[in-house]
Amino acid sequence: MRMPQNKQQIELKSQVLKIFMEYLEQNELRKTPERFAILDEIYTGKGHFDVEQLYEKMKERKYTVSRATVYNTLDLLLACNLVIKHQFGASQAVFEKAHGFKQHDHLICNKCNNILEFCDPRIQQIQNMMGDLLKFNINSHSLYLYGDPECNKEGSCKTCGKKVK
Amino acid sequence: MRMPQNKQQIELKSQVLKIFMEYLEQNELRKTPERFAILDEIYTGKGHFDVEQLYEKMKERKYTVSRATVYNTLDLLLACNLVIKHQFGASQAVFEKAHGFKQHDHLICNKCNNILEFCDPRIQQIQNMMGDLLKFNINSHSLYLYGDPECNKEGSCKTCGKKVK
DNA sequence: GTAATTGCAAATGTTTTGCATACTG
DNA sequence: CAGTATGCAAAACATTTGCAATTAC
Repeated sequence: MRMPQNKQQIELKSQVLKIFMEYLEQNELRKTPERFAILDEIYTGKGHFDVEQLYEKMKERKYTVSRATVYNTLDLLLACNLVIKHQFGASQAVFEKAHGFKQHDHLICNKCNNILEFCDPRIQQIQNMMGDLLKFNINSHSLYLYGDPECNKEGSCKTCGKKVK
Repeated sequence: MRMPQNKQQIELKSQVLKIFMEYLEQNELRKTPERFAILDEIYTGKGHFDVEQLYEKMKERKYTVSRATVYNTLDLLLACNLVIKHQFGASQAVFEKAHGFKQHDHLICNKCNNILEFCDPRIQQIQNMMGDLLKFNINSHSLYLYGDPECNKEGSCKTCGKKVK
């Protein structure tokens, strides 16, 4: 069951498609249906996802792809900045779409691993200053805040609804 | 070949030993020689290390420990805040000692994976503000900057000395 | 003595790789 | 058609787990 697409989503998808096409052409890579199906699936969904979730979603589509192709395509999309890769915990990587959304960082709930997003211009300032100071051209950063949600008196978590000890 | 220990290092080691002892006692855990040997090795070395490096260093000591014990002990040292765990890239975790050193964040060289440290009070401010705003008690953060070293005209990297394309 | 800890090896889970087949350009 | 991309399975890798032997308390 596919969600009906609104104008904005169609517009966004055509933009990212163009970017991906240009990237593939410039690098003399093939325009395979699997690659486009994966890109479309990513920009159809919302929020963060891991490789397994993406693989499962692809199964529900006409193009069932192998895990290897998912990894391969994600590498390409990383290279042309259409997705961002996160390594929140130890285990598997988490991805999110990167085009058409403003830069943001993440707060991860210690209780339920829920991910909240926030923006703060000071991070850019720190990045610029440290680049100057340490003589580096900083081209990316990752900032994760970890914490426990403030709880109401009944002892359940406001954010994730789970009981907190 | 063990480095001669100076006063400060002896002082630091006795502090962390005390903290670890107390932690073990309070949690009714055993004081095994392996655990103390690992703690000592960590606070003898400097900089960042991964599990494999620590495992190899232990081999050179009187206590050759199994990898399982290294992982187990690192978990304990994490729990009592004597080491910090980093997940810079995708693969294996990187650790560093945490007691007696001021809070800092990390800049990772894209060319050679060398790690530089820096401090900036604004990170604490961001942490406090976002905690308030999103109703979370933030208890930790990780900020990693990634970048390429500015290079001299000969094309070698100032920081890591490696040739840069 | 008894339960926790160790070491080893096997298991796990994620990501990568090799190779035969399929398909893009 | 030539060579790249795919799919599958096996390999690689860090980390975790199960279990018998050992050891702290």
